Amino acid sequence: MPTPLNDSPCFAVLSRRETLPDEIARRLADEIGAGRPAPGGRLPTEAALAGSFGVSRNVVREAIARLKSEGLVETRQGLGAFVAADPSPRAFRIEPLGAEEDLRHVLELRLHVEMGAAALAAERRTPEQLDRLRAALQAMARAVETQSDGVPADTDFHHAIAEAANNPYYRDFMVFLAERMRTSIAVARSNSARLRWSPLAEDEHAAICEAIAGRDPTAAREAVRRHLVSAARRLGLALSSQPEDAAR
Amino acid sequence: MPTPLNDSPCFAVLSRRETLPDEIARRLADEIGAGRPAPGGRLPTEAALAGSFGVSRNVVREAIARLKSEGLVETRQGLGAFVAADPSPRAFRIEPLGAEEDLRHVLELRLHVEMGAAALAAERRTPEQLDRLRAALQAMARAVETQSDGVPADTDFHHAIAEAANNPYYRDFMVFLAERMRTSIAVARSNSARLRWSPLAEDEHAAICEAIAGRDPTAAREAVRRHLVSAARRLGLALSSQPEDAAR
DNA sequence: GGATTGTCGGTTGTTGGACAACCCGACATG
DNA sequence: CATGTCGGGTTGTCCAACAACCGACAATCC
Repeated sequence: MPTPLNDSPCFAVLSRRETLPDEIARRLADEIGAGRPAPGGRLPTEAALAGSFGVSRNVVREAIARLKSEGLVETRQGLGAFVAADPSPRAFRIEPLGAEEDLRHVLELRLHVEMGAAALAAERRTPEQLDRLRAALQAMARAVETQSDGVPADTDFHHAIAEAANNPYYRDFMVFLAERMRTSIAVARSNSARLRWSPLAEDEHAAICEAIAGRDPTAAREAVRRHLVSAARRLGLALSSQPEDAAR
Repeated sequence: MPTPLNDSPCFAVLSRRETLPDEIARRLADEIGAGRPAPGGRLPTEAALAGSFGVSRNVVREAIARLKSEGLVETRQGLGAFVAADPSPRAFRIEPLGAEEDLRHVLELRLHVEMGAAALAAERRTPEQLDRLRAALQAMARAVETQSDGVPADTDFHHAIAEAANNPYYRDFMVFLAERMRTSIAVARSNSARLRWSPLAEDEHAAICEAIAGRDPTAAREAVRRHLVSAARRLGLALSSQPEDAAR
């Protein structure tokens, strides 16, 4: 681990200067968001933008390419670059989570999504999907026995739920959220969670599996809720989620 | 409004040839996904890639820039381009929806997300947020009276719910999904939905508002479910969603 | 010897110029 | 009127060069 020269704390580590195409893409996106060139309207030519920004055409091209890949603009060779008819972003981004506040919010979103997925899985699972769920459950049990790493089996369990919901978007979004959180947690407390991998989750997982096996959506929702809330607590995060029947 | 020449329906609109940086970015992403350069490992230099692909360095740079913005690779000047320590995508993408199948799946995801948001809003809304919700409700009523366009007020209503959940990620994702669906629907049946804007939704919206006002998460969930299911039916989409108490 | 500093090769960041591919409108031609 | 041709303008691609930066090694100094 290279120690950043923090010996003399009066010199703050200077953050990487924003790269040129980054800045230009950002400013163009701001303009478009403000509706400056109306949707469908044409942007200035690359040469004009380059001149106006005082940079080379390649830089402008890189910026436009990024906007293009985000679906904000479309270019047609020989004609120009146009603001997309519907300049709504094609992607939902989650930047690396820093504050615990953010982590808690994302976890909350994930909680609800996984609850929904489990309910769908309980309704629509095929026998094969149930088999995969049970296989992941057994793999986790083995991991606890042999003191080995249980994380792969755990993620496989969650993926199996996502798969059993039989909705590709649901599945992709669950995988995305899980992945995004996994990395943030791994960065925050490096591997400490993996060490004290707790067999407490065993019962929670089993309850989810049973509810899905028994085709009981409500029970599946509640089982996932309990599982993720205690998982969060094991990570030191307090999630304010009431059982759904509390209001009755 | 340029009418896309659909006079002769036998000629399908031919899609734009995949651009060079697109293809290279895709192939690089595939390689990385297969773990070819291990996470943290270095990619070949831009010059080498340019030579190997038989293209210019600019094209390779554009491709790498895209991967960089997706969080798959990181570049450091003077050092090279590296596969990100965790090459998980930073963004969840939804391409323009073509098949009705896709639209139904996305709508299902949105249904569950909005149900969760409504439940959260019922628990956590502030008085100001409730005011905004009621204002949107009244705006919709006015729109029905004056036969004017009710869509802006409707989206504002949904945004108000998203805001009242008091979770920025939840809010952003809801807005993203709504926006994404709106465009797809607009493309599919151009503005026909806007014309027969139905005052039937009035009661459904009011029910949601009341549940959130009364701090009843369960009722809020159910009200949103009813609203989105009938909204889908009005669009000709059959959504298989049971009331959550059905299993009891 | 050990620490600091200068130098060098390699890589990305940026620039400028050039040409090809393409679109559109205007014009000529029959 | 239909068609072909041309020219201007724009994006797509290529090339060559320099600047900024990094790592490693040699040179220097104590």
